[in-house]
Amino acid sequence: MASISPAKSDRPVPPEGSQVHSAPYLRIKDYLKQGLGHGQWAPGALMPSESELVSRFGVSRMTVTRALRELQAEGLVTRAQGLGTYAAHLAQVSATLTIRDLHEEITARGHQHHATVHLARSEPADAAVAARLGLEAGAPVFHTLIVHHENRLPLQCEDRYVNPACAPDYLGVDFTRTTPTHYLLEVAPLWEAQYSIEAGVPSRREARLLQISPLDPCLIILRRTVNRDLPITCARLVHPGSRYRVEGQFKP
Amino acid sequence: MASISPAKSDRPVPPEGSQVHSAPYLRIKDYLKQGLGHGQWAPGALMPSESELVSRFGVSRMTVTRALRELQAEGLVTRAQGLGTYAAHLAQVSATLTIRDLHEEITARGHQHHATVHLARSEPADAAVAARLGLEAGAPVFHTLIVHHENRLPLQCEDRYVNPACAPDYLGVDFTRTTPTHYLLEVAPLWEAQYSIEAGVPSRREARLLQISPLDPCLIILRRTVNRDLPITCARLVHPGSRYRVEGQFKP
DNA sequence: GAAGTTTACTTGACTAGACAAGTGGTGTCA
DNA sequence: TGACACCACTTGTCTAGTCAAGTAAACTTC
Repeated sequence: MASISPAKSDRPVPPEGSQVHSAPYLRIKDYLKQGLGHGQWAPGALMPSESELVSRFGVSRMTVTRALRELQAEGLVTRAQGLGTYAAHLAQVSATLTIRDLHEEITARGHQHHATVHLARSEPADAAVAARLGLEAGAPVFHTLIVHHENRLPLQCEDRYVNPACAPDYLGVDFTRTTPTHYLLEVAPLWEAQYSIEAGVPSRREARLLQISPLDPCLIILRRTVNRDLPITCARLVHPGSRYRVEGQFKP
Repeated sequence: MASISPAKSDRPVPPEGSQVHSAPYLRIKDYLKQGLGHGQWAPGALMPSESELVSRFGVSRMTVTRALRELQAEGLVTRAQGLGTYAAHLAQVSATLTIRDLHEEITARGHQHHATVHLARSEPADAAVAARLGLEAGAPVFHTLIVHHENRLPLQCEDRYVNPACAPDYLGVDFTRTTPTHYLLEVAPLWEAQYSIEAGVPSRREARLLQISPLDPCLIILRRTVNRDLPITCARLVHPGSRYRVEGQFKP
């Protein structure tokens, strides 16, 4: 009762034989994850309460809370005040795919990236572009058309419109050195993006720039980026189907 | 110094005029998020230390720590022991795309889903399939070929191989009622998946089942699912490019 | 000047409590 | 029987401290 330093009396003694070195909150997470993996708690089943885990692991409640909160953030459990912690229905978990900046992706493979700029100008927005950028038809927008190469082979045709209000100096950037994505991230740091990935055929100009036939299937990514309700840019990224794929992994 | 109830003395007094109702850790997160959005801290810049935030918001350090840890989990900041908290380089942030279970996706649109089973049998694995499932060539594997329809229009051709050790009753499932994904989630609850999305043309059989031309571009998803180092299933999902797209959004 | 030591500051992890609020069962009273 | 109060249990959030470990700059010593 008189001890001022509460943590020192029993900490140096390793409790039992498993995972002595890792932090207690990680041991608790591992324990629960293993139980979920082995089917100890079926989806929807009630899992141990915080106080049960406190007494089982001999830690304070904050430590147990942290482990459970992280499992909740990872989507493995759901929690409800007054009820308890339940094993999540994993069927509702949606898988995630990662899309990286193309320049990084190519250099990470140890290959050489270079870009050719085929268009970089200000032009009046037509109706479709104006609607997607939240401008009026005829208002000036920046328009770039850039082809990205990996080891001299065309890999992506990037047709992009940019809202001048968000990046007034956009046309002054040397896009053979910086990708538009990278520059826009510096100018407008925090954004949301909507993606759509589909298969289709390239336009005639895109086919010519990518050195493929107009009948070759292409992976087409449409991306629209918004910064606090202000649209920044919309882009159409066309990749030859034979040379590019999007890869990712999902880890619950 | 003599107070036993430390939290009660000043809590009921709302501190200042903004967001009085929300929890302190959320107010701190909002403050930092807004600063990041407004460019107050450029990518890589040093952000306020925990003790600075403690004195600025008048809360305890655990509260500040929680806010910062969640921002770190969201990828908005990076933290280093001994150094401090830094605004993240968002160029390194990878966007995430969600892929949902097809049955859910269709019914969520209010449309009707039905599936036709064209193949469901056990067969000896050829070399390629055996390698992907971690089996020996010639070992028996389950093979299903299912076409999923949205409002009677073929939307996906699902060619799937399943490791019998993981789901011995797989062939007994009625796949006109349950999707393989949904069933496998119940049998093997915790897994990792690797995805690859590409554009290509269908095989002749796939074109016939999807009622499209063999030259029509298709969105092809290859998926391999692993449960604790034990491969469960690998699937090839072929979608007509004109009828299907993968959508998602990225929100930092 | 080079090498080691000290010190200040940072994050990482934890403790032992506290109060609030939501849920569901039990007991009481009209 | 029905309405209501009460209680046990759960998660949600917070406090005020602790020790540990990593970094970098200042300081001391040779």
